[in-house]
Amino acid sequence: MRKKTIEDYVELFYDIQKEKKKVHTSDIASALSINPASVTEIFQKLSNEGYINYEKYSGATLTNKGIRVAKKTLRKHNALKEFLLLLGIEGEIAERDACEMEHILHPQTMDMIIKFVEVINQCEITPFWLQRLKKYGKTGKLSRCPPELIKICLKYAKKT
Amino acid sequence: MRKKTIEDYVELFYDIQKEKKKVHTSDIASALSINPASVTEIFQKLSNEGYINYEKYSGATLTNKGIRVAKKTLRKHNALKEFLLLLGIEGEIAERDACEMEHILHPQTMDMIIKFVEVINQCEITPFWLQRLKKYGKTGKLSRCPPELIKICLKYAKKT
DNA sequence: ACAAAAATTTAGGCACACCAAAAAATCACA
DNA sequence: TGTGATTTTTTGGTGTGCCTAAATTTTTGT
Repeated sequence: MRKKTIEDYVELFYDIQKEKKKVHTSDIASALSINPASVTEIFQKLSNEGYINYEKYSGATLTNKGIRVAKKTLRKHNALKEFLLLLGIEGEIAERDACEMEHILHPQTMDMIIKFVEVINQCEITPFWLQRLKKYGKTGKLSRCPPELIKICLKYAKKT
Repeated sequence: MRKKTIEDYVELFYDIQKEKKKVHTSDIASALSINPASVTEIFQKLSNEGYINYEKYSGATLTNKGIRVAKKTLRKHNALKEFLLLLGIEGEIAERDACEMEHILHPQTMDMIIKFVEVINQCEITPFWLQRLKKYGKTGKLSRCPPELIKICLKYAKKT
């Protein structure tokens, strides 16, 4: 398993804090299936770096800095998941891959993927290439692009 | 920096082997800017796990298993880079992110991205959404989808 | 062919992320 | 309210990936 990043922890904190005022080591330990002793160390690190307020034995809460990072990460996560779902990836897998991708992508790439989702969603219909992709994914057969569509695209391409 | 995977090393091996019969610790050390002593340890591990043939002081070559993994990784890498370039990501960044993504994506996601690139490339013109995405990326302004295009997409959607 | 230079490996050490077991603090209920 | 159960932290230990310095092997130039 990949090493967990600060973003991972802070995101999880944010999620747990929605239901509970304070986050306890046991919450994280059970969520990640790791030893509570390890979580204590993580709490100490997150606290040192200013992401959480932590006092021994009494649980922890996100600082403003922590909340900021959590929200930013969540935005990335959601955009990536939406993107993957758009491509026709299964829910569980989209969730998993979004989680992996959110930590590694360059901001410019991230930005472009967000814009990509916006462009596709702003359209009231499923773009034709997406229809073709879905069919290709299911059947393994890749249909041709209809000439009338090509004509229109060419027309708009010239305009630009 | 992220921990290097076996795929990373094997891919690099493959690249170096194109020009040199044998790969030496110094090749990897300079390529990755790490200490030659560390590379010796990596060679031992790769050898133990059957990815390279290695004899002390005389360099190493990929085994068939190693070559298989390298080729598979390279295929993923190229597809991902092509995908990112398609979205309008800059070359250097596309290269970097492809390198990161190739190790983490679920096979189903990888497969869908390869198909995505195929669908877009098979078309002799730039799909309209991609034209819009490029413009959106540059100007920050998101144009609307022209009605005549919507009509055609709807028509083909019904056919399916 | 041999000594100096270069490349490679070994040895020993550090930092880190995890663990299990023991100690300490907190909680829960009789 | 006190004591046993539970949670949390401390302590000490492991494996890994990297490092530097020293030892060893190979290469190179005369």
